[in-house]
Amino acid sequence: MSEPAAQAIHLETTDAVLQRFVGYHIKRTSNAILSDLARVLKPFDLRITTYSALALIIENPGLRQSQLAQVMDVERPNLVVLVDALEQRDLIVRDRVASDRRAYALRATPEGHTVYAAAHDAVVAQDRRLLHGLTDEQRQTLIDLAAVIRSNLEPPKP
Amino acid sequence: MSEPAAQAIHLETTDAVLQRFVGYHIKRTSNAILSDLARVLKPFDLRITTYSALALIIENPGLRQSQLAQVMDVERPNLVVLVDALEQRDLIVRDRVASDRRAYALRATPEGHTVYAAAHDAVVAQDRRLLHGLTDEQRQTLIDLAAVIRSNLEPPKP
DNA sequence: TATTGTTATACTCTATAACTATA
DNA sequence: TATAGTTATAGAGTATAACAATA
Repeated sequence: MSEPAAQAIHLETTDAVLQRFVGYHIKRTSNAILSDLARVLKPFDLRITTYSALALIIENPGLRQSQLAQVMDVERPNLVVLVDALEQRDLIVRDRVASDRRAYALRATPEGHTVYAAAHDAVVAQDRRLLHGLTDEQRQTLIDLAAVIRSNLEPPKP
Repeated sequence: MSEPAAQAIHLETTDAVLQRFVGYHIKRTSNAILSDLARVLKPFDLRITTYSALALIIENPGLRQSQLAQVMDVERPNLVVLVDALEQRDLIVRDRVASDRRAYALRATPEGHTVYAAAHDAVVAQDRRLLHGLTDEQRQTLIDLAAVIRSNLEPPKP
């Protein structure tokens, strides 16, 4: 018996507690966008992180791993496996830097450019889709309000 | 030598690629809020998930684990350890339900109410802090715009 | 037969320490 | 001595299968 009675709890209103906080709405929206984006990238055999890395390498040819890690805000050890994945699929190459033989310059292969172009189109389409019904001004308002929140949270480092 | 030259890459503008997408801003904001919230809850020895569970149990006394899992959108096996943590700290109890001896009714202890009251105040303060400089109308606008995005992403289930 | 809570398990993400080769 | 990349590892968070008790 899947009778929901016995305990008179209405699930639609159960989380009214958490709904009072702005962060709850932001988190839910972030999760929704991220899981949808993962779905969009799946046909290209890319995850969000590998897509991001590929995008940053293509837009910044010769980028080094440490720089990529810094921009993506991931630890260097975790970036290694991420770059490995892109290299093993021949989407990027690690070029030795002549002036500093410790470092690698990351560059996309022709195949990498091809895959990225197609994936990028899909991501742009997703961006348009999730903004459906919103004006350019509303889009900018959303980004601005989000930036205000982030700046309000910046100080408390120590 | 920590000379940043050799590769002329400006990190402030390196991620301009990803900044074009609204999801990037939402995700960064969500991460900022969540990590700050974790910091706010640390003094109470609560994590975000345990705080959420405690809040939902207090606002819905007698809630069952399966219902709590549904509302929190976590799998039942993962909720068990979460409820374990709250029970071991004597913040909640698992009461057997007379009408269905398979289920547990979750209730907060006096200690649970005390801890929650203090943690809740801190979370409310954080909510106010992150909204600093925004009007009530701007707060509502942000929530509404986020809701539009989520509704735009709902259909693609099949 | 189905459901509640549970155990065991596995897979991803993330974070830290320590190594190597170069500087 | 310090840095770039790497390895190994450990800790969260999350997901599925299968079990015991109960419906």
